[in-house]
Amino acid sequence: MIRRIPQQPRDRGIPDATVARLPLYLRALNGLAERAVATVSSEDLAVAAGVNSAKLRKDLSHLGSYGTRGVGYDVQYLIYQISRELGLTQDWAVAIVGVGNLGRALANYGGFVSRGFRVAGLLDADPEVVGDHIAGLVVEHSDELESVIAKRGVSIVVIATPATAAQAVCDRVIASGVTSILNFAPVVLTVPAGVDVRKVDLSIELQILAFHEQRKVNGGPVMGEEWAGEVS
Amino acid sequence: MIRRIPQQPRDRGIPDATVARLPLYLRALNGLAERAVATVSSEDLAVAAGVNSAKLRKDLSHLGSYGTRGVGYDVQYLIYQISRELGLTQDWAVAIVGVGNLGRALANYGGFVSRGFRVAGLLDADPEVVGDHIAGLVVEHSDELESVIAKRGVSIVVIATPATAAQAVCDRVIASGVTSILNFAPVVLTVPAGVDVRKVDLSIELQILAFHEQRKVNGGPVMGEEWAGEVS
DNA sequence: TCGACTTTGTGCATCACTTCACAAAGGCAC
DNA sequence: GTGCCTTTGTGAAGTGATGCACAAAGTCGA
Ligand SMILES: NC(=O)c1ccc[n+]([C@@H]2O[C@H](COP(=O)([O-])OP(=O)(O)OC[C@H]3O[C@@H](n4cnc5c(N)ncnc54)[C@H](O)[C@@H]3O)[C@@H](O)[C@H]2O)c1
Ligand SMILES: NC(=O)c1ccc[n+]([C@@H]2O[C@H](COP(=O)([O-])OP(=O)(O)OC[C@H]3O[C@@H](n4cnc5c(N)ncnc54)[C@H](O)[C@@H]3O)[C@@H](O)[C@H]2O)c1
Repeated sequence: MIRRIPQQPRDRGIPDATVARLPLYLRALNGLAERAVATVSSEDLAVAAGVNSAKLRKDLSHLGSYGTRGVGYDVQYLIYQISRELGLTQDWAVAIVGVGNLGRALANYGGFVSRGFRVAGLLDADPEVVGDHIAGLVVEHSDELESVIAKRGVSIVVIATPATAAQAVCDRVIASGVTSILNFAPVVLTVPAGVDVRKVDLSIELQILAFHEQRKVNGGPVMGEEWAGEVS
Repeated sequence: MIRRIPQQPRDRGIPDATVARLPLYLRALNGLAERAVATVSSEDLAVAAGVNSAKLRKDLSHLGSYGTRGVGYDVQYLIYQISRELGLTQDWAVAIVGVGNLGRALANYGGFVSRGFRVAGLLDADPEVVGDHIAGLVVEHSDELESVIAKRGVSIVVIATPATAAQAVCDRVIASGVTSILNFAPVVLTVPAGVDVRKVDLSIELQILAFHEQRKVNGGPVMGEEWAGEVS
């Protein structure tokens, strides 16, 4: 008989692909709740979220059996369950490092707060920027990074500095105990195991669009052009 | 003596997952090129791009056979091939609709131009905003959307309006013949077949981070009620 | 109470992507 | 040339996600 060593609390193993869609369902459900809809079928919710209904049902089945056959899902109850699963029933303190064009836009973004994310700190290296009042906060100097993270219980950090500064900021943030990072700088961050980094890269999205656009227009990459560079 | 000329990729079916990584490789290659590196092995390039080397080789093999066994890949040549495949050897006119916090940040973003994307129009519905000078452009009224798209050959549109306006803008844009849209509004856009929509949603990224963060802290959602930790 | 009807939850086949592992290709030293 | 060494390109196996199709579960009207 093989005895399995009881590891961590047995991961309920929600697939990453499912986790990535839960916020989408949540958004659709909130839309329904605003319109005072009490229950919704997987078919309708799937349409609202832009996915296949079988996929939606399988996704939800990973959380538990929260539907009623013949009826559908209770909107409020499902909102609660998904929120709980995503950890949105608690408050997350977020710090934004790099208060330039993008950092300011993020700081002013209302979609943050509405989901349990509280901007608890804005940090920048530029003395010109430090002291600015943005969205009710005062920009602090990035020298204070460690103390801001520690004092305000920051657990998620958004990096919006130039690419050149991103890895250094990342290292300091991790040294301060943060293990969740959202990176907007166009650079691959190197982090130790156990740290989650998600990246948002506008440039990559545009390039993917360009790839498909090119194929629509002329069926593929520009043909017939010879390589003009040196190949040795 | 027959000289083997690298073929044009005849396989029209480059996997989406591969396409999504090509910009990553391109960025890594540009970094190498700046440091005057002439050739690079799949192993080194994979590290720079943050992927597995076998995956990188398979990805590149979809474009053609551009490496040299025993040596690696010529950096400049590979930059050219990937650029061509992504359609970056041509110039793409981009319009940004919705010049608020985010739209301004995008308009000022240098990473646009450096990859063959030219901001050809800024549009907003707010008369207060129309006429502003941003990044060398004048904000035009969104009534001009159709004519701006037609006159300036816009083929990619970035939507940065509030969620409530996004679908309406989307519809008009598509009616004008645009088939590539990058959407920042937190809403599922409904589009006809043949139109590509990519979305960037900060809120979703944060929620995914929160999910994982929650599991690190206490092993799962708060109030772990159904603890059916069945051990076989 | 019962039967018709609706909708969930899921087994299963399939598809897409990843990773391994290695033969073949090519450079290079002599 | 010849043989050694490095690295590519790719079959094949592995892993995970997707979507179909349907039995089971539950509602609701009569
Ligand atoms: N603006 C966009 O639309 C956009 C889009 C995609 C990606 N990005 C990326 O996001 C990042 C920020 O873009 P941006 O347009 O806001 O640039 P920006 O130059 O306007 O702002 C960068 C800010 O970071 C600060 N900074 C520099 N080094 C720092 C450090 N070590 N610690 C703390 N702060 C530091 C600077 O003082 C500046 O205020 C860049 O990496 C950019 O490539 C921007
Ligand atoms: N700011 C962020 O960091 C951020 C992050 C993620 C997502 N978003 C989303 O991006 C969008 C824009 O965010 P923002 O912070 O810039 O909002 P914002 O309110 O600052 O800007 C929106 C702009 O769109 C304009 N607009 C409204 N209706 C329009 C129409 N029909 N046609 C053209 N323009 C119109 C408004 O006049 C305004 O200038 C929102 O949907 C928001 O949810 C923003």
